[in-house]
Amino acid sequence: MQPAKLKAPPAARAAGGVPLAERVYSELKKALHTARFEPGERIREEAIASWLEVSRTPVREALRRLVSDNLLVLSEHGLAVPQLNRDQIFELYAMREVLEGAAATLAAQHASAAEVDFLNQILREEAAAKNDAGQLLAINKELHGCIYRAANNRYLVRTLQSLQDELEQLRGTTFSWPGRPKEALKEHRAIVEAIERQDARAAETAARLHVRSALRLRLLIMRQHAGGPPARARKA
Amino acid sequence: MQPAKLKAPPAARAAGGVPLAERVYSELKKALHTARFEPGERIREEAIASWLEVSRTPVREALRRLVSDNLLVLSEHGLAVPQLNRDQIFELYAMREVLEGAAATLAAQHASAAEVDFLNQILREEAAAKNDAGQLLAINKELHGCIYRAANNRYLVRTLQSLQDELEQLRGTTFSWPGRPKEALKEHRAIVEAIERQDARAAETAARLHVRSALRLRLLIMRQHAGGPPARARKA
DNA sequence: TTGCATCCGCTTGTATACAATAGTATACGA
DNA sequence: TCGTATACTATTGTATACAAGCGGATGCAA
Repeated sequence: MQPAKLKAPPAARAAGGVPLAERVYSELKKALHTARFEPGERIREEAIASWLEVSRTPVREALRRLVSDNLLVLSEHGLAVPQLNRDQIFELYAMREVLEGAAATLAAQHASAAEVDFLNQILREEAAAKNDAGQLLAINKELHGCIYRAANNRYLVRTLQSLQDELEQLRGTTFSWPGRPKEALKEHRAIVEAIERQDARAAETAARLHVRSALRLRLLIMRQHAGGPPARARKA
Repeated sequence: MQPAKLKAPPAARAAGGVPLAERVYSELKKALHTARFEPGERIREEAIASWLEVSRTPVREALRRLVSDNLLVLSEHGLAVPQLNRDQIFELYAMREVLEGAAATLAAQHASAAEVDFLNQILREEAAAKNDAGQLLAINKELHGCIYRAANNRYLVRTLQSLQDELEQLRGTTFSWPGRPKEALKEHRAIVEAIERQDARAAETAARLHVRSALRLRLLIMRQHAGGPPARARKA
């Protein structure tokens, strides 16, 4: 390629301004995390295309992107909705533990006063939400997102967001478990407090514990759902 | 969508068995990390298509994937080759420090005797390679890949690999810097030794130090290349 | 000469047509 | 009845045709 650094050609958009492929991507992501598809279900381009009333082209694009995100998998025959096995869930949470810990550490080092204020504001909202699982879910997302951003590392944010997306495919929210909202609030407070004190070590520990307790509950819920035997021991 | 869990439809492949989009993706990735494109250069679909003698369709697919990987960016007008600024490089290395540390920790906990043997084998090869930058680069990749895999966490592997890919876009290899190969070997040995002793804490520390010294050298090289002023201080 | 309006072309977004492949069903023979 | 071969079908991969938008160029007027 010659270094053809031409001025700046435009980019065509669909009528609404946003490309169809983008819309398809969002729709599919939403459908995926509201469990509109069965785990293991095969995904056919044409089916999606006729569902959303677009051609296969933008659908293909969206599907490929979802594969990149690991929200779809390339199985032996075509695309499919992934079903996370126990090992994957352990690995996912292990990764989250590492990254949430790192985010908390960095946030403790970098967070501005305004960011700390905002975190405390979110905590108050969380306390007010009591046991409304839907609201708590949104608040939780907001809180964690805020910590990620305070860490000032776009790669960290990106990766955590993507882990979150993958985790969201698991059925059932932990917030509807009796006692969990109260426990989570306590853990959140510990993290924010450590960030406020700029105590990086404490922030990391608190964040890691928070992820661990989420995993513990997740496994409990899974055992209930499946009615199977208790989780087998970790390799470590 | 109905749970249409049909048997198993096929998947059409290009003549060679591998889809063109895949080939285009590899070619572009290779071109990108051999600096065939200028940082900031705009990428036009048609240009790539005629270069590789395929239609725009597989090219589009490859380009979108590269955007997902952050190896291309969606600039104001169309796609472009990203130019990492100093902040991004700090963030990239900060992230690597976290993840290499985690990988070393987990490897110290999980690595089998065979894996440790293999790591030592690679170290011997590295020692034998002396100052051959190309060979050292390959061996280095092998060593780190082996540690990642020993950590037994596919998400960790995936993320580290992707960071590596982004880092590879930076011009110049640190191994051609006088004294670096010897230093790197020493650092590698410290990591592997700690993994062998199953000393997770020491492994993490050694891995973090290794990344930090790579960053230090990277900044030095950048300063030389650009002839600019010394790196400005970090926010932290 | 300079400012503005209009037109043209480049590039991307989307739809569709066509090719290729692998599973599946059907038919035929033993 | 069972096995095998052949034709069919479903689905994805690829190419191409068409639409639309923005930048820059061109031309005209002041």
